[in-house]
Amino acid sequence: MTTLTEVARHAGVTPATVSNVLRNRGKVGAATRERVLASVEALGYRPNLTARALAEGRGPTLALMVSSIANPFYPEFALEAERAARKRGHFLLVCNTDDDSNVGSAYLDRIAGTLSQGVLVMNADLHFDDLIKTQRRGASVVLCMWERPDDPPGLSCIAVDFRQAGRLAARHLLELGHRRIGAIVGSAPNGVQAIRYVGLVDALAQVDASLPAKLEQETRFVEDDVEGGYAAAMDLLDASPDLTAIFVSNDFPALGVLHAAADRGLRVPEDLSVIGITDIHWARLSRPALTTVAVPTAQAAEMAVELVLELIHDTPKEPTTWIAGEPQLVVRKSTGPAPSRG
Amino acid sequence: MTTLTEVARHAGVTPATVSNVLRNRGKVGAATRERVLASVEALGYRPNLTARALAEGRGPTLALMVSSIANPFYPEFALEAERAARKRGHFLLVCNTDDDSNVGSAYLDRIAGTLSQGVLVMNADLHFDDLIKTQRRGASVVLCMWERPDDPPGLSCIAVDFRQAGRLAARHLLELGHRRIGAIVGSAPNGVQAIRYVGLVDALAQVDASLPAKLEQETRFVEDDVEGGYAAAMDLLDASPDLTAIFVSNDFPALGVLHAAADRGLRVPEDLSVIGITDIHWARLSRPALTTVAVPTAQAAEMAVELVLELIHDTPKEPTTWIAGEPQLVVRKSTGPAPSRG
DNA sequence: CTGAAAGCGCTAACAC
DNA sequence: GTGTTAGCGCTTTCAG
Repeated sequence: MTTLTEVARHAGVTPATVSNVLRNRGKVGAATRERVLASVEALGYRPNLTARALAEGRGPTLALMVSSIANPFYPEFALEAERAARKRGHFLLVCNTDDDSNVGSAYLDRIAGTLSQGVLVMNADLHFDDLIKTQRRGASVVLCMWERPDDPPGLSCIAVDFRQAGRLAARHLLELGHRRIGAIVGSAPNGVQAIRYVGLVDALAQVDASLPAKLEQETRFVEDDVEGGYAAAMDLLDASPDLTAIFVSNDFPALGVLHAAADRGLRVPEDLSVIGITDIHWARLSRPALTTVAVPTAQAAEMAVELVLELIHDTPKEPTTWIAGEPQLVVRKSTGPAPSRG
Repeated sequence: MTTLTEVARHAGVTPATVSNVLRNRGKVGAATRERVLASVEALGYRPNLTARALAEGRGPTLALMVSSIANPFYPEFALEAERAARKRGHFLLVCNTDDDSNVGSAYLDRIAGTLSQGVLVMNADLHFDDLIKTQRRGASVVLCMWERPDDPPGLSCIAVDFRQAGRLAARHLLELGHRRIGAIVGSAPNGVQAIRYVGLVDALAQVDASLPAKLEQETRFVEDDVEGGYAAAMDLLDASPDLTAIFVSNDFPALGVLHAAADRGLRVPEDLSVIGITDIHWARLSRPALTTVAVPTAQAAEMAVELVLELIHDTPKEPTTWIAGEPQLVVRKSTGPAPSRG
């Protein structure tokens, strides 16, 4: 491996000058500059990023903490995050916590502050304490998809207004004439996705103050996956066969609801409308294609990278919250007018 | 940040001793050992991985090159690769090439040999030359899913017998009585997935020597995604409405075929059987659930990590090929007996 | 068994 | 403008 020093020797200058040429730092004479560049070329020199990181006190990698990169929403985010990082000369380390906070903890313990100066947090199964501790070690951390812009956490974050997403989904259903609406939420009643449900309640109350109370019987809090949505829909449809629409707080369980409807012989959207939130790639590929509320994933990823880099540059005393763009309704084929009941 | 030296001072020993304790190197007296550990604990010391990497001459990160981590097969592989790496004290850098060989090239140029001593290659849009060059720079590279165990490339790789996968898929169709079989291949005729098609031809020829010739008219080479499969199926079904089964070289396009069948009013599997290869997570979630030939993804990922680590340890003159386990038929709901035509 | 010393490859003051 | 000099934090001979 060729080193900076070798290039310097080859060009007849000192390492410092080569470094200056490469970083466009300091002022270097055009002549020496050319000479150095020629040597770099001739020797096929490439800077050693590890050495540079050590000297600069911070490396070029960002850590992305997810519960499992195979969880289908994360790759879409990771792709954008990696691109954003790359555009800024950084690299992305993918850290699966395997839904185990100990693994997450250990990860932070090992890499934060040395290998990665910046940590992007996507999943919830990390203890807040660990993140705070991580910050004290000198790393910057940003929560990538905080669901409540109005209620910032104690950490820097990119916030997306999921309450509004819930409202948009609900209004769409309401405008189609649905009043018998069930809800499936992909988290615990006090979990992350609960705020989307609050959005639903908002919209319902606006139309008819009595609706939210009824809704409670027709809500299920479940695992945030296809199977969870399937089971909840079956259950809901058993309990309330007259539902004409199901609001689902996330696209995966919504896909499960589509399956449940099919297995029950219910036509979507003629007999039952289904709406999700997020607009994952697969939403457009389901049968029928899923109507959903798109969330600005790519933008959030880019903002997260930008914010964490800024925080690394200089860490403010107070956590920073950046708010990503508004959710957008995406009408596809899984929602339609409420059937008129004989 | 606490450093090794600080720990040493605190414990009243030299940095070397602390290092020895931490790495379980050399022999350290039980007493000093205790003292050092106590100091590590007291100061909350964590080794600086960057410094260690520089001193050791190789870092703890492995690079995973993919065209796009959002391409749904990769995350499943990446998850396993990350786990395997983590188990061995390493970290995984995800590098998207964005289907652009220049991006891939630049990636290798920047990180290989310094940030990452090991490179796992999943995608094909990297020039072989670049990989060879990468090796000369001191990095180890392994191709993660080479499709032809019998025909090793010029690089170390994990091979999976995709020809056999093709055979298994074909035999399943044949055993169900299908003779009018169409094929959809998710790559160019001379592309990566072509060998799966060869497996199909093998099996067909074994049953009836005249079958392969007919098959040629009923084969489409397309983009390796849902849309590609959809369009090809539509085309195929137009050209040969009497097909009773479609062999698809990959699960994504197979999912598209399912959609095409639905849009044509064809019942699967009553009217048309569909089989894929790979067994991605979504295969079990389609309607009907996709019959497919499972490929040992997790095993290949683990082997790839192990091999690359071994190659880093000491690089043999000749490339190494490790062969992963056999593909396995997974029968679900998209295949059934060939309909008897009136 | 423990200490001293050199060095990994690069950057960043500060001189010249 | 360019060279000199110290490190960054750790590992690793080699002495003692």
